[in-house]
Order: sequence, then structure tokens, then C-alpha cells
Amino acid sequence: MSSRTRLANEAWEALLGAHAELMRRFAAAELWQEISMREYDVLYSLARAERPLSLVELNRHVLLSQPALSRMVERLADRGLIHRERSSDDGRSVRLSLSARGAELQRRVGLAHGREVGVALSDRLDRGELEDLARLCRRLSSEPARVAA
Amino acid sequence: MSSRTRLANEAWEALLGAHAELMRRFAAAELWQEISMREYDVLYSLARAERPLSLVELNRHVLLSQPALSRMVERLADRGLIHRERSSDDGRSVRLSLSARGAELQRRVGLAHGREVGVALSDRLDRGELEDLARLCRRLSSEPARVAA
DNA sequence: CTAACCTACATGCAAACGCATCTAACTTCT
DNA sequence: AGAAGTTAGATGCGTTTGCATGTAGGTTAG
Repeated sequence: MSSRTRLANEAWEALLGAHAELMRRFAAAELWQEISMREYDVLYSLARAERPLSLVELNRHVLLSQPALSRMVERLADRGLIHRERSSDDGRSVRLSLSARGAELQRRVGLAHGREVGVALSDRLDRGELEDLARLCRRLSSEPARVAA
Repeated sequence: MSSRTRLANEAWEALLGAHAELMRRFAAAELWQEISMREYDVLYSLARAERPLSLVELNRHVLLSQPALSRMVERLADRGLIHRERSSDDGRSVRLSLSARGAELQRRVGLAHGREVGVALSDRLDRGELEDLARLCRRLSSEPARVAA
């Protein structure tokens, strides 16, 4: 195993550890009574993307299987938090967007959650480090590093 | 919302994105036939910690509820991958450790998985960046930044 | 000593998940 | 245009999860 591979594995393990610990911490908040963190993730993804998303598009942001997301979307629609209508362009596809209630809930929960995120990370990293972390993580999730053919 | 808080939230979102995308990629490997990624996480945690761990200790590394972990441990023990014995010191506690079969499986799967992790991260970050990422993430998951009283 | 409390783990149960598969709507190729 | 192939989403079903709670061992205080 090359030293580069070792470094990569250490970085991945560190990232997993940070993810797990912070998720635990955020999940402990008395904030997820109305919606779970996973449901919030769906609302947040829809809020971010001004235009309606299809299930497949939404699924790129939400770490769930397609069937699980399909059912979660159904539950959120039943609760009146999101709109789900069949696309006119493509009869297979659905157009998912926040309802007014869903948008309000997302804003309200997002505000409180965002404060906690801010505290948790700012406590441990300064501005420059936060920027570095964001940059490095974005590099990991952006388009694949395609090799020239 | 202060700019520091905004930076923290951007960093957290970037970290979540990287986590989700890489998890997806790793999960797609034809490698998780014998054990799931979550089960591997348990075996890996036990492999790391040379001494036997209690459920509570193990639970610090594994992002699952205590009851869910308790049952996963039960399944892994039933499959002969880990040993579970009552602690002599503390009659409430269990001592969890890898069996020979579990250790072998962890090594085998870990080797292949580690290669994938290496490729995925090394493709996008150089040595210095991998070190930076590891350092920043460890800062996020190490002991709380206690404020002097 | 023992009653009250706390901690570690297990268990009942409903909700949610993933896998396999289905249906229906596009797309492509001849 | 029609058959074959692909893609979007939904559904059946067994497994796994989390919440609430139970049980038992250990600790503390009167």
C-alpha cells in the first residue's frame, strides 16, 4: 500500500469520524419533532433548487435508495409539505417542489439547525480552516476527475 | 447570520456532499456480498481496538442507535464473526472482539475497500491536501473545544 | 444494610429501509 | 411505424432501524 493510499484512507476515516460525531450532535437537538433530519434533507434540497426537481435529481442529493426516497416523498406530499405533479414534458417524471407550508418549515428548522452547525464548526475551526475544509470537500464531490482519453 | 456562521454552514454542506457521494460510490462496489458496509464498520472498529470493547464503547464509533447496534452485534455473533462474552468486571457489560473468521473477513474486505478509498480520494487530492483534510476533520471530531472557565 | 438511583444491554413494536421487480413512458434502431 | 431497449417512478416483501421500555448489575446516600 502506497503512502498516498494510506493518506487517503486516513483522510477518509477522519471525514467519517467527523461526520458521525457531528451528526450525533445535531441529531440530539430538540428540533426534529416535526420532521426528521432525513426529511429535512429533502426539504432543504428542494429549497436550494429553485426549479422543481425529479425524483432522480433529488436522489442525487439525498443518500437514500430510489424506492425509499419515493416513499419519503409520498409521505411528505401526504403531509402537505411538498407538491408532486406529473411532468408535462416527460410523462414518467414527477416535478417535486416545496409547498408554502414546506418552505416555511424548512426555513424555520433550517435557521435553528444552521445556528447549531455554525457553533459546532466555528468552535473548532477558524475562518481560513472552514474555507479550506469546504474547498477540499467540494473537490471530493464535484465532477469526476476525468482522464484525457 | 455572521459570515463565520455562513462559512461553517458551507463547510458542513460540502462535507455532507462529499460524504454522500463517496458513500454511494463505495457502496456500489461488488464487495459487500458477505457483509454490509455498516457491518464492516463494526468489524473495523473492533479490529482497530486491540482490546475487547463494550457495546457503549463500540457505539461511539458506529453511527447507530444502541438497540440497533445491540442487534447487529447479535447477528454478527450468530454468524460467528465476533465473540460476545459477559464481562467479569462488570456483569452488565459485554466484551466484544473479532473471531478468527471475523478478523479474516475484515482484513479481506478492508484491503479491497481501502484500495477503492485510495483511488477515489487520491484522484482528486494530492498528498498535502489529503493531510490537510485529515487534520481538519480530526479537529472536528476530537475532544470538545472546552472553554477555559 | 438497603432503598433510590444510575448504567449497560436487551426486547416489543411500529416505521422506514433496501432489493428485486413491475408498469408505464420515452428512445433508438431497422 | 414497430420491436427492442432504456429510464422514471411505484410496489411487494423481508430485514433493519429507532423509540420506548424492561431487566439486571452496580453505585450512592441515609
